[in-house]
Amino acid sequence: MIRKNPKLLHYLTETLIQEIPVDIMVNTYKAGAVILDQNKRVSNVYIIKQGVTKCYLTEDNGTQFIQEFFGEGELFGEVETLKGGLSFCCIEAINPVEIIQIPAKVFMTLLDTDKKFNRLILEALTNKIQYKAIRHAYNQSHTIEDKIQRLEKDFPELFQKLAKQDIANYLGITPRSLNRVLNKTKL
Amino acid sequence: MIRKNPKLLHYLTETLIQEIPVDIMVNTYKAGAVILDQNKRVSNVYIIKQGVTKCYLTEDNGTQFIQEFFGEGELFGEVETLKGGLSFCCIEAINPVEIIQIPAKVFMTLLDTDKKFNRLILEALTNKIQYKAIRHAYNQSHTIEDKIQRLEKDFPELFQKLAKQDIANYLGITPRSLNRVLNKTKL
DNA sequence: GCTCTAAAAGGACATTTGTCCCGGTAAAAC
DNA sequence: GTTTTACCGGGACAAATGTCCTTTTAGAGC
Repeated sequence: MIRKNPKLLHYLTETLIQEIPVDIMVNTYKAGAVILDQNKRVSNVYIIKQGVTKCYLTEDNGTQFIQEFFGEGELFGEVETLKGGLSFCCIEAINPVEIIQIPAKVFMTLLDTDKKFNRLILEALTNKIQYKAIRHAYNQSHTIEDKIQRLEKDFPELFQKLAKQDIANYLGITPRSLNRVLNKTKL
Repeated sequence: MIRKNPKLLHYLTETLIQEIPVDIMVNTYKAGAVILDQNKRVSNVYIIKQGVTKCYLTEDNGTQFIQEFFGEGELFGEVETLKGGLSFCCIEAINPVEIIQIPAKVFMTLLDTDKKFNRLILEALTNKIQYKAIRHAYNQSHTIEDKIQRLEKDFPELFQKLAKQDIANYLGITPRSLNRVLNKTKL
């Protein structure tokens, strides 16, 4: 649900930024701001220092599908930087966020020169692969009711922290269906 | 659909195997063989040299969801090796396959010592992230009909090469629904 | 050629989910 | 205080999908 990566954030703030302060900067965005848009060139890698963003993809038919919510330490822009090519999803602040920004070039150099950094990135990537695999499989083979229950268990403040529309977009359903199932469950 | 990674395969067979022939071996499996099972310890990283496998995940309710079909050059076991922990999906040969097998330890050493190899793996991982993201979003926001048409476009030999049950498991639907939509389309 | 088995096909019905739309509520504007 | 606007919830119906089950087909093995 809200993905985090404290180890990566810790390494960046405690070790890296001390050594190479140049070029690595921290930006802030207010709620609702689009930090990275779909189909744009990407020239930085970003790591969230504080706050929560949503990462979503807009389909040709207009629906938005939320891949994940990103919290502290989560990184994005790394896929585009490594593969080249345009961004394939949009990152938007849900509340005020603080973000560490590393120029693509610096990121690539770090990968080559800093073994610890390299390893942290490898682990971050494999994490994404794993949770994506598990989530997709779960999504395709369980009812909406199951999905909601699971979400609420993992993340009890769900309905306090997130808009219903966002929850629906995360589950890949309409708000109408979400409401219906919620009513059925509460009875 | 059938994922490949010719660059990685090429590097392994043309360059790497020459230099470090020890420990890296090629195995063969016949159709239907389980190469890597779910929830097992993983002590090798595998790269497909020839043939096609399916990579699927079995849910608690018994349904199988196929993540991808893997063709030449595709690797697996790398996520478990990097993260530690048990395998989260099952790899099964669809036709006779030939597979290069690298012991986990050797894989980790290569990542540290061989820059080119490291980069190829980083790219392989980001590829997986990207296609998983796009596929999940597409799956959640399009009808079965759309999904089938798209599949057939990407992979015209679909129904010749794969069992209907596998196609259904890849799409996250039942064979019944698959048939129904196929009939509707053909009329 | 015959038998056995596994895969494929599709009918009938139940359930789930989406679509469309209307009425209520609450905050903002005047 | 009244009007306006936007959001939210939910009713009614339609469409999509799953479930269960029976029949058909196609091969493999003998």
